[in-house]
Amino acid sequence: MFYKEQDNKIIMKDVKSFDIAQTLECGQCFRFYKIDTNLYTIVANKKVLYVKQENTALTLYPCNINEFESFWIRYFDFERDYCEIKKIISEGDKILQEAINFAPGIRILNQEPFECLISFIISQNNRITMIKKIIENLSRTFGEKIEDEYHSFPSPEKLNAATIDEMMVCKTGFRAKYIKDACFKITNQNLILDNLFQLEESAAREELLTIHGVGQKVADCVLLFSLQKHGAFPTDVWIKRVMEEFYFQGKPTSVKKIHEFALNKWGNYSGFAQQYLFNYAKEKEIGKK
DNA sequence: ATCCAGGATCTCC
DNA sequence: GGAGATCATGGA
Repeated sequence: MFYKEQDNKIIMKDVKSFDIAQTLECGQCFRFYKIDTNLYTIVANKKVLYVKQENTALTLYPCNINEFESFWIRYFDFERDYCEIKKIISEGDKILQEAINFAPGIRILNQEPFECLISFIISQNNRITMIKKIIENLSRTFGEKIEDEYHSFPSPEKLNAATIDEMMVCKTGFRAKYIKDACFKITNQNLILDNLFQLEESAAREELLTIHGVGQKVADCVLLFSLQKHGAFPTDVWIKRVMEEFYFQGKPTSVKKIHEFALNKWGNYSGFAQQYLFNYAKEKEIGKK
């Protein structure tokens, strides 16, 4: 991988194991907009970033070298060797090999913890298109205007000050009270999401589970997609289906058993395996009735 | 119209 | 400690 700054753009060459479309559209994040084939905008870090991809070349703009090195390089997980990870988790596993070949350009993003937490609270019993709409509504209502029609994700304080009814207008539904509790604990009860980064995975999970409306699946998404706890294995309906179909002879299996199996098989790389499998299962509708 | 969605909680046994 | 109903909302 090579990069340089030119005219307030970051030019990257020879970027391995990365596809902007696959990475954004695999269900791990929600604040992106498809402008054209292989041209996307992303809202994060209170900024709008354009990402254009041509094979292994990327152009990120507007962006200077400082913004790139202090935020985006970590956001996209550019410094991690995914060739090595894919090799490790798929060795002797035809299923995972196929899932990886289906979308080899997926990387696990390092999103901002608060936005990630609220996003996956919203995700429960919901569809991805609807999740995106609700997050957009919250950002337009409680975030700050950045440029054009782009808005930043609201701060915990701003969202905490909102009433349940104001959140319901954004179509949060029954999840409004869950969002409220998360914001309250963060704003008033010294729950500091950034501190979870230093904790062990299990300790960080325990903290997240204290929030009313955060269960194991949502907690695991936050751990994996924003806190670099790669042993987390978020198990939703799709992962349950694909795991039962391919690793449990099509038999109904408890989430507990699935977690044990994943941890034993993939250890601290479980989260990566999970994302390739999730994307594969959803796109191919594995096990759907 | 009925079912379901990157689930969590509450109730009941 | 596990099964079942319930929760808003809208698209299929």
